[in-house]
Amino acid sequence: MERDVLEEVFERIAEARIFRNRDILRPDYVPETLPHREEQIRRLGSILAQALKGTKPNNVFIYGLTGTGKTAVARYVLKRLSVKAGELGAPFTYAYVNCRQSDTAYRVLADIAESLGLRVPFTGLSTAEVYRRIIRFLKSRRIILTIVLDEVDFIEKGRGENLLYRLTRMNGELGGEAQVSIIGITNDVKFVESLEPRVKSSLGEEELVFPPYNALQLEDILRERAREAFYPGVLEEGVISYCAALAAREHGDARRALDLLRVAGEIAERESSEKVTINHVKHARIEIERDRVEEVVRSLPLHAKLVLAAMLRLGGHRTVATTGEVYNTYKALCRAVGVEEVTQRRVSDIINELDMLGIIQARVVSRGRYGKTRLIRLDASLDAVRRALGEDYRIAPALP
DNA sequence: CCTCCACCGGAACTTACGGAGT
DNA sequence: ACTCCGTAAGTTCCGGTGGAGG
Repeated sequence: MERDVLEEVFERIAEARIFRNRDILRPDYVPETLPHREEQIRRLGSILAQALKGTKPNNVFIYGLTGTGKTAVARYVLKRLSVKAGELGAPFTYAYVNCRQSDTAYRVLADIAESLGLRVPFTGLSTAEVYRRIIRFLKSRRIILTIVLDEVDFIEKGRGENLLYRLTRMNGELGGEAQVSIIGITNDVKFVESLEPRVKSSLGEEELVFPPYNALQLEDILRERAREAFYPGVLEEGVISYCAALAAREHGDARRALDLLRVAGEIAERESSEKVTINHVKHARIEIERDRVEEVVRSLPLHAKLVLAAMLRLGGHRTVATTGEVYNTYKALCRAVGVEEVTQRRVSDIINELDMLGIIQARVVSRGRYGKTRLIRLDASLDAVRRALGEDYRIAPALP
């Protein structure tokens, strides 16, 4: 009699002695200590501490590349501050908004309302109505509110600026009955320059810069977390410095380093290995990228998938195609699967979107007599893209 | 130096849809 | 029931534009 497969898996994972607490390595975990960010913590803390005295803290602008601890520091300081405010009976709250997820004025306001405990539907109300409700709530409670706008540069252009402007002068409308301060976080330095002067000066009353971590600092961070996350002795010699080195190569991204370490641990656990090895980290790197690509491609709208399928049909990795070529094969593909094609203008936007997602690379070039176009190349793993596309029954039959 | 290709990319507008308030 | 709202995807219209070839 064959042994029960599932039983085997259960036992293997349950017996694995790798992770003591895996969640500590997750990107949204806010640790007790943030090594190498003491100065930023002190500065942000001293700015926001005004709230304890009942006055509005200055607005703050935070910049630094991804994974340099901006969000973690902001969250950490605000968490500690609200505890302290609670002890002192100061009327302080904060709202955290991720503008990548909530990239319209409506959703930003909805998130703020949500953090205040107001229930708002995710559609149906007008933006102005949500704004009004927030104002009314703040007035009734005489609160000092700090709004964190993480990844502000993702707010829609144009109308978004309007939102920022309104938020910065919310205090006028509150008439001193409540006060609002804003923390803007971004990794795009150019964004700040592109802001209207009045918004820029108001938002940037204080500025905080987060430099990238170097490899040694990343090691400190990893070591600190690994101590809690793993059982003692499961990390093979050099694993941490290897993760740190890989992440340091990518502009010192701590999130990346933590991801590598976590996934390496998960792989080790699956293999019921007793140790996490450098080899596991190497596999982790591949797996992370593959998962990312598959996830992104899977959740793409139909025509974006068809454009990708056209790229596959045009050839593998090294082939470059122009917008025109891609559009033509895309059209042929549409006919083959019986879908109405969209305009070239739309496909042009789709190409940009795919580029932004890092699935393809597209750069505009001018070829003189032969016009101006974009040269497009598949950037992600061909396998991963193919597999994810294959899951869509509508286009699977037309895949090469 | 000018032309003119093969597109780029901004802006305003549609359509279809799910949902709220009254 | 009726009107208003936001979002996502797409369309229509159209003014650019870098540089090879004349």
